[in-house]
Amino acid sequence: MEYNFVDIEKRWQAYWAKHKTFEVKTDPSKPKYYVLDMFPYPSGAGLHVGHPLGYIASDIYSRYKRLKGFNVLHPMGFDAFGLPAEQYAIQTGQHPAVTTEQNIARYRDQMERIGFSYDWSREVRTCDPAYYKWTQWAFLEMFDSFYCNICQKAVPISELVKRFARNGTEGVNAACTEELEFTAEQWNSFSEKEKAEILMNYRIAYQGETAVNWCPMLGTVLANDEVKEGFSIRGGYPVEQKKMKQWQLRVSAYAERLLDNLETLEWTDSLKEMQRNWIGRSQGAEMVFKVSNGSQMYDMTIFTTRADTIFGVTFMVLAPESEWVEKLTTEEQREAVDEYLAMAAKKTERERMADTHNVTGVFTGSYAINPLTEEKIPVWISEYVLAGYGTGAIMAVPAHDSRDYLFAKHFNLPIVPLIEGCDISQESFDAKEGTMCNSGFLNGMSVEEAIPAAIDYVEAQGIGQRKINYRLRDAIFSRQRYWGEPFPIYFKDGIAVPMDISALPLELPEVDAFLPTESGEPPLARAIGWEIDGYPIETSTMPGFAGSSAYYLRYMDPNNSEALVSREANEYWRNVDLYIGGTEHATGHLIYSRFWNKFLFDRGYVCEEEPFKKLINQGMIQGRSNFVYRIQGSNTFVSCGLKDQYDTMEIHVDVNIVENDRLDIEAFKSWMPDYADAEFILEYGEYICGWAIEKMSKSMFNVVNPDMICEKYGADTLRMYEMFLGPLEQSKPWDTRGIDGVHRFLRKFWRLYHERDAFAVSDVKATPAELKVLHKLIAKVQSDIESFSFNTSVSAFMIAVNELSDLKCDKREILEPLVILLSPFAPHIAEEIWSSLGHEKSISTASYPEYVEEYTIEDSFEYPVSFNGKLRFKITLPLSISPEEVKAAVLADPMTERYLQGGTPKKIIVVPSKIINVVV
RNA sequence: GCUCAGGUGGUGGAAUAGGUAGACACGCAGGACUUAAAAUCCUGUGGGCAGUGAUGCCCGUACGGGUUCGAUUCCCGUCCCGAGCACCA
Repeated sequence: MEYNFVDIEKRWQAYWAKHKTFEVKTDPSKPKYYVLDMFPYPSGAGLHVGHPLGYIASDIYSRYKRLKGFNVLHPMGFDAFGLPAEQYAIQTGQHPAVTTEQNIARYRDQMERIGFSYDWSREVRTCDPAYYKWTQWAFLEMFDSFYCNICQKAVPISELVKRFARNGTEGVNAACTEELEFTAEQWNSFSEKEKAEILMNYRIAYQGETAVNWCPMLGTVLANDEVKEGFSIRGGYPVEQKKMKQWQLRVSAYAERLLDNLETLEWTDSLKEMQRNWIGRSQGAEMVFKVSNGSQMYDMTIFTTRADTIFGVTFMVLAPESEWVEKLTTEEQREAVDEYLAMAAKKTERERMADTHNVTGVFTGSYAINPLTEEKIPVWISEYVLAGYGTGAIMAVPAHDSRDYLFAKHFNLPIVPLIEGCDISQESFDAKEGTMCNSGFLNGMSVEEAIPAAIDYVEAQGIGQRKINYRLRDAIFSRQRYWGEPFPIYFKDGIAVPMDISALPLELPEVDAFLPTESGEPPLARAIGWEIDGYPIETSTMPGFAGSSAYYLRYMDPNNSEALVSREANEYWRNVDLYIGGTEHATGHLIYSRFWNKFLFDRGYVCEEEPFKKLINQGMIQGRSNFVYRIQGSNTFVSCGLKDQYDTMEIHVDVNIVENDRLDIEAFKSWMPDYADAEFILEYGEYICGWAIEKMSKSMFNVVNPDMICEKYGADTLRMYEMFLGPLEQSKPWDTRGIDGVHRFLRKFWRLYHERDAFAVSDVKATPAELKVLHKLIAKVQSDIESFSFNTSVSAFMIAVNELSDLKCDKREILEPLVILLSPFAPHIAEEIWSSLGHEKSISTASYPEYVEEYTIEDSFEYPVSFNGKLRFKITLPLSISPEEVKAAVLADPMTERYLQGGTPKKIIVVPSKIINVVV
């Protein structure tokens, strides 16, 4: 009986679907385990072999955990809102819901062919109103909350209103956009609109004016993680800075917790490091400088991490967007400043970054007083100071900050060195080391001592205080697009009013086109009747990360119409034990999701503060491209080995018409009309193609489709080969050539259970040699799976099956546990054999075989004996023998006598079960 | 510039609380079976030197040092590739 994988795989996939084999329920009698994949955005191109890598790994782990007796939640869904479907809709007029639906169907079909053990009854789609109802609900909850810095959590805003009515801002310490101060009396006399504006300053989901990344080509704003080097990640269009009123989430309020709780997570160090950098904690002090424009005095606050360098402050610098610019520009300097600001505003983010070496700036005309030296120092404006970080103003210490140094050199400002013996003739001395000088009471201290001493002094003088600053900014939450969640907010006399929660979901309306309106309003402004009680509804929609921030919770209780997740389901499944996905979400989804979850935790809706306990980043699978070489100006192609003899052009060729780098010439001719009458210069009668490792993409003709692999080799082969390719977390190229080895292994495995045409196993007792093979494998595979080293366990299976073949093993006692071991990797063939072995139920209900150590213990060991580090001979000794006895045995061996030539060894080193080293 | 990860045969990769480097697989070469092909099986396969031969010796884990009886593994320096961040005061 041949290994007919096509038939076997189809049959078992149908069986799992029919018997709902992988549906799970909350079951307090069993321990739970939650394995989650990052759900995909269903693009029009379908899956290529790189996509399922992580899904295969998580599936192996899920199936393994089931065999180990866990109640495993392993769901899948679709991140279905997003730009590509909308861009396609703009071009074709096709509704994004339609294309999204088609793409999902294709994805689902492709995934089912690989035999994943998902509980499809729990599938979620972010674009489904029944799902996005809860995205909108969470937004309203955030709108209805503020972050209390004293209790370090989100609290209903009604609490804040009570405080204001009783004591005003007295004693309130809350995360806010702008520090406000008013009395209870004032609060009570404010109008409704004034109160609404004040509360907006505190809400966790709030609307506020801010500099945003505006992408004119996409017609929308983007979050920081959606922009790279001044271009949009989706589409690669230029992005510029623009001040706009936008919905935002006060993620910055959670900076400290997001940072501190990283310690509790089992994520890779590099991923944690990325999040740490993104959050960007820096410890320093805020200091107040007196500034004057000649007619009026102000207190200006700046942030610094180098309070110790205050005696070297020779000027101040403001960001061009700083509100101080207006106050401090004098009449004489007005024109120069306006010119500079206009120039700065015109630049895109990209240009600003490219201009790093060009020092630009302008003098405001105002002066500040250095609070320690009492010196009068000029206040400048420059692009190198960022409005969004710290206070948008800095004290410049040119001797010890390279940017200040360049600025001072360019504009001829004084530079005062503060470290003994430092050389600042060519560049600044930025290192935090050395002994202070020119610094009054700090003289003689090391920098390390001087920093806290300076801050202590400043605090004592009442001109500053310790402060921790974060780089993490609030998330811009509006997109001027159609295909996203609508905001459940309408505007009544200019006041943002939340919709009633019972009225959710607010469904996406139909529009006549998916483009912005003539006046530049988002597409939703086209919708007729987009209003509540005659008041207009918000027209922007939520960004992609909205729907993916809490999806893991919805899987726990996907059909609940009363709550995002019931308390019962949440307390059983709690959070994700193992999350597998790409590293590209390090500073986007994985930050937002943590923030979103912490918010829900604070408000008591979920029982765990962190959503993803353990996280593994699978590597990318790259493509292996093939090339042909056309002789310039002809239609003749020369084989790779001979290409240097001609003037050739390298052309990508479809990898599907190349096998083992040999071109299928007939297929090539019919591949494209241009090549129909191509001529070839062959080597050894064949056309050999060149190759390179590149990203897998259509334009390089190196895309390998998993469906094709399933057809030709089977899903089990695909699954095992993807694991065999190399370590899960590493990027590696796909090369279809190697797949034969895995396929051969599965056929060999099949033959272990079949003799001639029939299934055949014997009930004879297993021999010690056979038991040893099995139990070594149990130990190896188990420890490999636990450490996600799937590639080495595939090798271990190959070795074991080879050994059992050599032993002609046909014993049920060995073969039954063996098929259980293999089932997480190759579930279809395992089910088939399992049922042939006479089992009624799916192999997923079996128990993982117990490892028995006694079967694998060796009774003797072959020690290599080396003299002065050189290996000379081997000596076989029993295992249970003391080091002294080993030494005696070595000395007694005639070979030792030969090497020592009558002398005595200086020492003999015995490393248990490793090697014996004799030093002569 | 800063941070992180990595560099092992023709290829993908094994092996690190320091202990026989190259498991396993691909590819390649040769062989068996076959009318032939496919499939299957067997043998060889890091480099160099010596020998008719079994075999023996030397060199080898990016490069240069160090620690050690012994280093792919630990330490210092250099080079290269990848990823992330980047005027963050």
